[in-house]
Amino acid sequence: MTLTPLQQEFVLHFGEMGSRWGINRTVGQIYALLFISREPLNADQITDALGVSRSNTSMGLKELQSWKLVRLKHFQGDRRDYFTTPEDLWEIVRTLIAERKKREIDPTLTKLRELEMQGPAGDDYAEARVAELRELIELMTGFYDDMEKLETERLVKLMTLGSKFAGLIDKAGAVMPSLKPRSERS
Amino acid sequence: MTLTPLQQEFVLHFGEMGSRWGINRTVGQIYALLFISREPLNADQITDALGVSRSNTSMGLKELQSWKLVRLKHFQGDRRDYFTTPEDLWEIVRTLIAERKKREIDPTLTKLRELEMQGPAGDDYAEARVAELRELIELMTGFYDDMEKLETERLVKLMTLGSKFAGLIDKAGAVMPSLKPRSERS
DNA sequence: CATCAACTTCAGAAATTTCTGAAACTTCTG
DNA sequence: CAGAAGTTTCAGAAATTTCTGAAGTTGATG
Repeated sequence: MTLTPLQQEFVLHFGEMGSRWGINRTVGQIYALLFISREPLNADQITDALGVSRSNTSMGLKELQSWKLVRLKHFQGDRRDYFTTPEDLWEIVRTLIAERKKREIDPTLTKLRELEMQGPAGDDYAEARVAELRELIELMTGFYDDMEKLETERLVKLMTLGSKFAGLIDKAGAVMPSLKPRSERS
Repeated sequence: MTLTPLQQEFVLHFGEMGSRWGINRTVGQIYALLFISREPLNADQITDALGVSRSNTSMGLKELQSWKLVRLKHFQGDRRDYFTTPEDLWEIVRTLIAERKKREIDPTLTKLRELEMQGPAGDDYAEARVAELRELIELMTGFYDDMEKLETERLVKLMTLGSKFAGLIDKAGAVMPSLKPRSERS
């Protein structure tokens, strides 16, 4: 299996970006390859197209499955596993955000709550900052949970409108007091 | 300089999370330490508090400066550099998102546009996916640019309201056609 | 202008992550 | 149930990243 120049370049780019995205090169390449392939691919095809070892492909696919970023498919009379990415990009974005939240944010939120539980620690400033950070994360993840629930169509509309609805915001709801900018606090 | 148990645990957690956030342990620890310290700290204080080498601290601070996550401060009659994080958490969030966008998204957007420039590559599906991905990223970064412009107070209001304003969305503006879910296309 | 304090750079050591080939496991087939 | 096909696991090799101590740079001071 030979890749077209477009495919080749796309795959290599995702490989290079991998480290910035918190995945390794092979994982990035596998994902990129599946993303631009119309048909599902099996592990041998991937191994061949990327020029990596079969075991590396296996581990990469395992990692992508743990991220829920690839989908398993089977064909009649063929017992090999075939892999694809979802057609719908929005589904991919949702998965990506959910998984990143789970890995990059949730553990910290848990830790911050733990630290607050431990009670007064003789350092007012540190305690206040921990609380402030926890509140911020809670506000943001709460907002994310709300957005998550919107159907894609509304989400796209919202994004297309951008800040045009900013005027509407002022018309309803109260501000969470502790998160106002310091300068505006009473 | 000895850390309180709260400070210690907070710092170690940020160190551990560092790798998931795309920074190294020391950088995570330095940031955490500055974050919960009321007063600015100099490199020697940081070195001492974290138990790392002076040169490691220097490189970590340099990295944090490249992220624009720390602020330099000087005191009368003391020529050492002191560092702090901004008081305002929202400012930190904005910086973080802007820098992550710059490092994790912009290079890919550039690459996708390049690939499209290169013209027909004899693989319709791959080309379509590249275009679709570019459109999605443009929509999302465009939305981000809009949100970026909102004052913090409105942003907080928006987040607090969550999806409550979803009903308002439908009342204005057209949907960007190519980004509707596949199932809804004409 | 020699010295000192503060900071940075850098080559190599240490640690960590990624990748490979071989072996092991699992499931299907005749 | 023996063998084949497909996949996973894993110990160690290779590559990469992080960290350190020593040397280097900068600029202020007496």
